[in-house]
Amino acid sequence: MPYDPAAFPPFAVTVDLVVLTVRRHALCALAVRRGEPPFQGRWALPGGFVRADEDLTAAAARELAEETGLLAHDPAVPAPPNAAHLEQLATYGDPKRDPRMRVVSVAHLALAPDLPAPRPGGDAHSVRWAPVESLLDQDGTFSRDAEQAAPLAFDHARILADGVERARSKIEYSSLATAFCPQEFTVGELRRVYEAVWGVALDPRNFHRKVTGTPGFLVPTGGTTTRQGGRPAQLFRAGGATLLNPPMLRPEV
Amino acid sequence: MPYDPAAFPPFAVTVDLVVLTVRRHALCALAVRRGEPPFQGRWALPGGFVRADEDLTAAAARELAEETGLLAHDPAVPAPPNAAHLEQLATYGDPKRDPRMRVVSVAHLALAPDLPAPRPGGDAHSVRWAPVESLLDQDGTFSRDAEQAAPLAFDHARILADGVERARSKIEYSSLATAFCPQEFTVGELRRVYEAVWGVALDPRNFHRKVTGTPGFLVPTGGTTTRQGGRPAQLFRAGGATLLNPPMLRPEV
DNA sequence: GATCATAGTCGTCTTCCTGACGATAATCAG
DNA sequence: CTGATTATCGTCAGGAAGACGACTATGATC
Repeated sequence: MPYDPAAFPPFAVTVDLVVLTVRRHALCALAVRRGEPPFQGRWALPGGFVRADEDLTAAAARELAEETGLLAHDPAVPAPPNAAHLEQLATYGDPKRDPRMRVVSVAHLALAPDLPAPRPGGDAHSVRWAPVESLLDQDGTFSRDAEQAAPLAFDHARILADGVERARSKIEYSSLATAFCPQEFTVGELRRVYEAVWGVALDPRNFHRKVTGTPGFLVPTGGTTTRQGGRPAQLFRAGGATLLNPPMLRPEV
Repeated sequence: MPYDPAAFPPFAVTVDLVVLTVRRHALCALAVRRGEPPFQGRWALPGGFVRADEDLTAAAARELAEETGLLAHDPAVPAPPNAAHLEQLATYGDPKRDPRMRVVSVAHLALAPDLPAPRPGGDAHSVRWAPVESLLDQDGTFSRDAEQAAPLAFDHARILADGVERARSKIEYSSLATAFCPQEFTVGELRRVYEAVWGVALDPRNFHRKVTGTPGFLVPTGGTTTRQGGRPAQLFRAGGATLLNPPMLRPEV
């Protein structure tokens, strides 16, 4: 297939981020308010152009740091305090997805522990954590928030839905749920992550048996905490294992 | 983050295809020989530029049809005779991956039944099915074929490896293995697909129990065949189910 | 300080699924 | 007819998960 290498159609390439965290028992995503057309005033996923000499992953990590102060986490090294899991999600390139020009967006998925507050790269009104149901809900059924009723800009609702689905399925067969937890956490805290991401209630006893019985998933630190109330709970760190075999079973609805 | 919409760096966007099939008990991928620099004479994955007003999936389907005559299969409708499964794999955008210019490649994965022969869009010397081990093998250990010893062009070895890994894991928890089979197939033929993709031997009795006992996986057509020799085997079509629950377990190692 | 609510942790029992493997059935090649 | 080959059914033991009872160790409240 002969071609003229100089005759390719030019595209803009962006990265968009689905940044998920668990706050107050709810799965939340980072959203930014658009300050300019198109979709001015609407909420969108954070993102931006890939620079001329920048790798896709590097661009996603840069955007993540700019929006949240989080560092992308290289799975090979022990997690630094402010680390988030970052992975490529999918690429969206419908010719009409951006009315201005032809834009191909390489979406990335980031999973972060609960942060004190979104560190505003700009003003605090333009960045927020929002429960994913309210962002995906087109009718405002879940949202009393008038300015939230509008759907996300561009095709970001679809991207967010894909990211949430990826996270939901990936915590089944990997230890990725620990990415939502602080460095040290209890079995109960990890269980509340699963419950929030899946939107189900899990039996605390069976969950405890499962996670403590899976080799390499959790390593005890020796400490205990009562920050959740009740009897003191053991503290754990994420073990080296990344794949859960057999997987954690998601209850069928 | 204000920006000038006209000031984005221009990228070339391509689609590359990992087309897999099972031939003679081996997992094979479609490879094309490059006719021009860079990597002239080396084998590469089929692919090409995305057109100015073309969706990514449409571009992948077009390339697939050009190289193989296969149609991309919409899972919503019953499979036409010449259908292949097509899905997005991942996107590769290292700034140095193409020495000529900045190219972002959206790789797709296609799974096809065994075809009579690669329909040459060009001459037969430039397209072929090759066992994935020989394509991924950098040292020529598996390949006596001198012209095969060179690794794949660009980062295509990495892309192929990712595609193979996706296929290997996806047939665990989905009914996708049927995409490697003709419209009607026997349990034994399906088992040989699993064995070829995973590179393991499976117990025929347990496999038979598993696949026939999973609702929606297989529907009997009523016919039988002896094309594999031995006792006549029932013919099946792929059922509507896409997710296997519980999954097919891949033997460790 | 006793009581209670709250969370964590350990056990038991039943059910289901899998892996290992014996046995039988139906074809084809000689 | 005999043996090779593939398909299919059955049995049994071991492991994992769901359901749930019981007990433990805190802080909060009276």
